Amino acid sequence: MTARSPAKLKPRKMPIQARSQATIEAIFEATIQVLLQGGARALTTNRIAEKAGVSIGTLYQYFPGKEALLYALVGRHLDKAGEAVERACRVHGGMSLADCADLFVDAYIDAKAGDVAVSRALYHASTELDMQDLGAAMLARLHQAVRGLLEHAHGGQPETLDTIVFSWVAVVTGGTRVLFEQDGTIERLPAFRAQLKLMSRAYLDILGTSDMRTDHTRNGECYLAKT
Amino acid sequence: MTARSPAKLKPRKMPIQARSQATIEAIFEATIQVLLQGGARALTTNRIAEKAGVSIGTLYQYFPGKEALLYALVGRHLDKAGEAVERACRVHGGMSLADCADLFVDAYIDAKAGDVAVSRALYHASTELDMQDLGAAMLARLHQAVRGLLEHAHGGQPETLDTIVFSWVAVVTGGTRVLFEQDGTIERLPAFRAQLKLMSRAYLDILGTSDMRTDHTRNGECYLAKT
Amino acid sequence: MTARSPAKLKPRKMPIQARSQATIEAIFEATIQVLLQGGARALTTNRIAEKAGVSIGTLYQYFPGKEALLYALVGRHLDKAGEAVERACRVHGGMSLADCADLFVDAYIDAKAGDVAVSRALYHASTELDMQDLGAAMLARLHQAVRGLLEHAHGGQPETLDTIVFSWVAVVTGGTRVLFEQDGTIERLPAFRAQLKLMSRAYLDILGTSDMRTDHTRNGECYLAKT
Amino acid sequence: MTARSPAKLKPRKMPIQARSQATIEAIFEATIQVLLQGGARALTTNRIAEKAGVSIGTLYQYFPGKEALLYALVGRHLDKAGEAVERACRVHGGMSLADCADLFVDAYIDAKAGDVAVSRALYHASTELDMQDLGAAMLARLHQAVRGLLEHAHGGQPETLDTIVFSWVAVVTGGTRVLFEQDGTIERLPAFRAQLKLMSRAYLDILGTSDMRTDHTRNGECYLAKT
DNA sequence: TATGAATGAGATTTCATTCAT
DNA sequence: TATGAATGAAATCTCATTCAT
Repeated sequence: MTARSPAKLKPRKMPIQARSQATIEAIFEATIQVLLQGGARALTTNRIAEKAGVSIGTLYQYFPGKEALLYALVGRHLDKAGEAVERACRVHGGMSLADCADLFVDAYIDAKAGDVAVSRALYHASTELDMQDLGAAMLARLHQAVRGLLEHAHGGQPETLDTIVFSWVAVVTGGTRVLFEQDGTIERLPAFRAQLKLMSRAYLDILGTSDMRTDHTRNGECYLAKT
Repeated sequence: MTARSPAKLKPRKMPIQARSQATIEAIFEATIQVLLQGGARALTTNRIAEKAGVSIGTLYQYFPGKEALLYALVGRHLDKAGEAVERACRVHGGMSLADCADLFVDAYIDAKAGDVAVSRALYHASTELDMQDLGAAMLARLHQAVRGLLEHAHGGQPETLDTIVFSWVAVVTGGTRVLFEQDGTIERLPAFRAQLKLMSRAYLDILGTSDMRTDHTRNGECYLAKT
Repeated sequence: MTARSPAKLKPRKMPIQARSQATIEAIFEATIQVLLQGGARALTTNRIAEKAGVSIGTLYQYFPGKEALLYALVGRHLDKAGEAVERACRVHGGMSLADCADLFVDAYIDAKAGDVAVSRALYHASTELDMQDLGAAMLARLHQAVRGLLEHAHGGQPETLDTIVFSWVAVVTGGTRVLFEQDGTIERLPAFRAQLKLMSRAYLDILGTSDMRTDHTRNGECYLAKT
Repeated sequence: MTARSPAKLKPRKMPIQARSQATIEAIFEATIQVLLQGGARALTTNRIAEKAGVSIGTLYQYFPGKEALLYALVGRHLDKAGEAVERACRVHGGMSLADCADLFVDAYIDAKAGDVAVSRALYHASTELDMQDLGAAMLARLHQAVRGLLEHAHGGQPETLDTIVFSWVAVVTGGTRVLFEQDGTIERLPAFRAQLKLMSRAYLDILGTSDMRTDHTRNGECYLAKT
């Protein structure tokens, strides 16, 4: 996690004894449980401590407040997802754009889908707080990873490439989020995943076949000749 | 507002008199102001009433509670956006798929971009409450509008079409949301808009050229031959 | 009260209805009662509210916190005492120094002795908080009053006079405080008052008979010829 | 330490080993540091232990509680000051009253002024707790010392002498305290010291020249003929 | 209808102290 | 003896909501 945490959000103490590690783990787990069962409204430090089987005081030994706890938890989850995507993106031999498309879409959705329920719960919790920076860090991370992925597959200008990567990442992450956030749409995930790949391939393809060296937009207006 | 509101969330009275209308308007406006200035944390009913220049008692004359107030406000905003998109989508003569793509992307982003700050503020506020149904209603509405848009432009199976529409809508709304939610990414909106159109056209195009009568996915697995 | 209060110490709301005044009065009264019965340790906002017969929420409508409440209460008491002393000191016709001595000592002790118990309670409570400025304001006020009292009775240099006034005020207020703070010494007050007058007269006298135009100290060392 | 300590306030064990002594010393020192840095509000046992470089458990090995720790620390400081004054007062050959006055004032202020900051810090800390008895003990001690000082210098009735001594001690200690407690008045200490001597001499002198065998007050009313 | 004083459940957080290791 | 993780009672403070005027 590269984002710098304001003082209020930094964990309080580095556990020395092994017991501490278990306690922190229990608190994290309990937080997720509470979130899953009662939603963001039910997420109180007392409930977390109770569910974790520790006293409220113990919770505050490790985190200066609820926000810090959530910050750490969300950060950890995002880190995991970010790492997974990065790992996947590093294995880029001579891949076609279509393969790149599939690779990123699969890597991202798999990272999120690992535990759909937890992802959903954390999505909701994180908007409660000011976790802009975590989201921004994640976005930046994905951007780098995807940039590395595409750099080898085409030869566009850096600036253009950035716009493409940014847009693609936004679309993949944002689109996936819609599915996770709505009740009852998660069953559409397989179909959505396929369509997302299709869309990504089509997008990258069209960028690749046309001259990538030229920007397809002028003043933010698209002028690519319609097929 | 198409979403059914639970009893607790319905406005308390149908204001007919102009004075009432003005009061409600003031309350809505104040809510947005408070949200913009202090964020979701500062959004208290007392503060809203104060900023609106009415007493807390008056506020409760018009809304049974805080949630109802927010529900109504967010609903109104979504309604406006939904209507705008619907209106745009109704004007579909013999449009090409590419034109459809541009049409929807522009309609949606324009609807949101009308007041970026307010949209952002309400995004945040809405996650505080349980407004799943508002989001779902919006999604359904957009789905219908986009479905109507595409039905004329191609002749696929209804089921396949639904998947396409769902995915496209998710990607456009979700992707746009990423821009709105992050600090400092809104300046990328013009470029993003162009890329989103490009992507949408490419997506719809590839679906149109291949046989839309067959589903490109089987068991959620994409099998479209890679170009 | 001339001292500027930091934001955290300012009362929260100016009561509009008459009911409010009564509530505030009740809270002040309850604060004193709790202080008298349980000491500074027992002084909690909940206890105060309970004793005042109002809810804890009501207390916080008027004061942003315990400190602010105490600040206001102590300020009010000091104000009363300060005013009493000022009033007394204004009546200075052609008084002798001895009369001046008696006047100030009596005025100050009378102001404090009005309600010994309350004074003691507030002395203790005020050290809990950071009320330096209230004490400083009181001291400054007394200084002015006493300065006015003595200016007419002698003709020393302003600077010398300030030192004298400062020392005398310190001795009278500090000495009195010792009596009030200790358990079981309050019965000595009459005798102490007499001695304090004696001492004050002797002090002012000796300053008056010697040349007030010269400073009796040099480098902080006293060089007044011993009688 | 002459004051009797309630069971709860007695140090837990008599440390004989040098290591223990060092630990206790470190705890005392840390307490003062914390007090100086963060004030009474920041004075927590955990912080003290941390600053002292020992574990919280160790702190509780040596003191049964926070109060006991402070009690011991304040007691030690008062003891030092008391001893210093006593020592000074014992050296009374055939001293004049004026010399006595100077002696006590200097002895007391010097004892306090040794470390102004520490004195101030402990002043504040001591009001947090119930340390009436320490203050009373100190007062009694000073009373004895000053009584011994004055007994040789005049031949008044014991009862009258007690009143004089009590008043003088109150005035010297209380007056000095005013300077120490207020921010920014400590620079006036040299001038104040001189004035306090002046006042003390004048006071003792006037008592000495008039018939000390008679009480100058009757029913608490002063009737000493004004010079 | 409008007002705003009052409510109080409940959330956050602290910190003196204990006790298993 | 030393350690430090754990405790939990208790304090502070908020804010949605009610209701007498």
